[in-house]
Amino acid sequence: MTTTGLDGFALLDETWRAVTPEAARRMLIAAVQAFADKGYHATTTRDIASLAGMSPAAVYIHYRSKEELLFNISLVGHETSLALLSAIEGGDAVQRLENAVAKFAGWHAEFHTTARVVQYELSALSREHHAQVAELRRQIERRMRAFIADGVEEGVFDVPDLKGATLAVLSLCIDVARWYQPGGKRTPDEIGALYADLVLRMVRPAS
Amino acid sequence: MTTTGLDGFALLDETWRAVTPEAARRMLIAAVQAFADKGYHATTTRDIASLAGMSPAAVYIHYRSKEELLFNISLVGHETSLALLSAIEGGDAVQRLENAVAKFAGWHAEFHTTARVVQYELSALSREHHAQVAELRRQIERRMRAFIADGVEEGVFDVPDLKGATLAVLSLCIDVARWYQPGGKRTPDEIGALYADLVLRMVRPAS
DNA sequence: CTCCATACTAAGCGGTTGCTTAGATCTAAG
DNA sequence: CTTAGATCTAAGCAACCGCTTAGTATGGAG
Repeated sequence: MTTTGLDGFALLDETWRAVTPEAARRMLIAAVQAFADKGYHATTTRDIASLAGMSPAAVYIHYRSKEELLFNISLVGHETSLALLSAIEGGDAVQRLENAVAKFAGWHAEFHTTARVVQYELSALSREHHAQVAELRRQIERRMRAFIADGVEEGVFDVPDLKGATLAVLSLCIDVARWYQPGGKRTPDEIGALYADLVLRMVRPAS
Repeated sequence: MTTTGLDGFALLDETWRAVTPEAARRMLIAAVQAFADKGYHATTTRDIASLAGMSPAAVYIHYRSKEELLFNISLVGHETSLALLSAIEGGDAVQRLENAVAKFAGWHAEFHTTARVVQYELSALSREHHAQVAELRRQIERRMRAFIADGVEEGVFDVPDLKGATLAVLSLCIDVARWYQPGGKRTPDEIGALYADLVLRMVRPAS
């Protein structure tokens, strides 16, 4: 999961590899960095353009508006984190939940730049774009709830309030994007492991 | 804790009761609502003034700048939530942690409008103001860590990573401000109770 | 009554915003 | 070489930003 030895830009480039042409990708990466750093509304199209090394007008060659840049980031970001959960299979319910929390929390640390935009700029999206992203968020919630429900059915988890526990687990992982700092003491993998342990403690039976 | 039967404005009014004169308080409350709703940078001083029922220039009678409005909100918000934790005493370590999580999470639900500004607009503060608020945040972290450490010393909690657990508990409570909606299924008190239960499960010994 | 501090508004200033236009430059096909 | 299409820049537009200025209303002290 963790791609050590790569700087922030290389990590972002990894996420947005599929975006072409290259200038459009550079623009997206610049937008992610700027939005994550100062917030969507505090970022100007001139900020983005100059970060991408181009003129302000070049933004509008590849994107209809500043909001469309945000939508692209939000969409790909949600799809990526959903794919992470969807890829988890095999093992028992304990291993699957452990895996899910470790990957999901780890992603919010390693790709905290993207994750911050994804999680904290939802309200800046247009009505239609927001609805599209909201559907992805419901799918993410459904996946995580299923991982917990599986263990309850198997009798290895004790969870009095399934929806409440799902909410708390997702919330815990998502909030990593808020406080995580690359220079900190914990690596994304360590955060994933810590959180997986804490969540398993939360759902384990009493004795 | 929960003050049922009061609308959003009355709740805000309760928090900012000490601010005088009345026009300055109305301005602060308008700012909290606008900042929470659209974010600091997307809110204009004209928005705030018109929400308070006054002219744009009236803002500057009572506050030096838009940032000073934010600082006032952030400072009082942090002081309020710190006071919540500081007021907890008596009982055993289990009860104190249960109480602390219930109150702290509950506050982030009930006063989610204020809490959102407090938690998500830190980067909009000036250097000096940010430093002042950061000190309060360190005190909050210290308080919560002490509640957990007490139980470890008494032998009623099993926590392999004290700092990691503290981080997770605070993070869990704080993130309530992001997802909480007044019309939702759970009341602030119910969220507090749910979260207190989940946290106690997280720190209980394996037995 | 006068005097004066306080609280407010109408108008607007300089600067910045998202975005557009007109035109330059490049590449590749005919 | 010519042409067409795509990609970029320089310049700038209308709207809006945080904040200021000049002036008005109010109410209490002397």
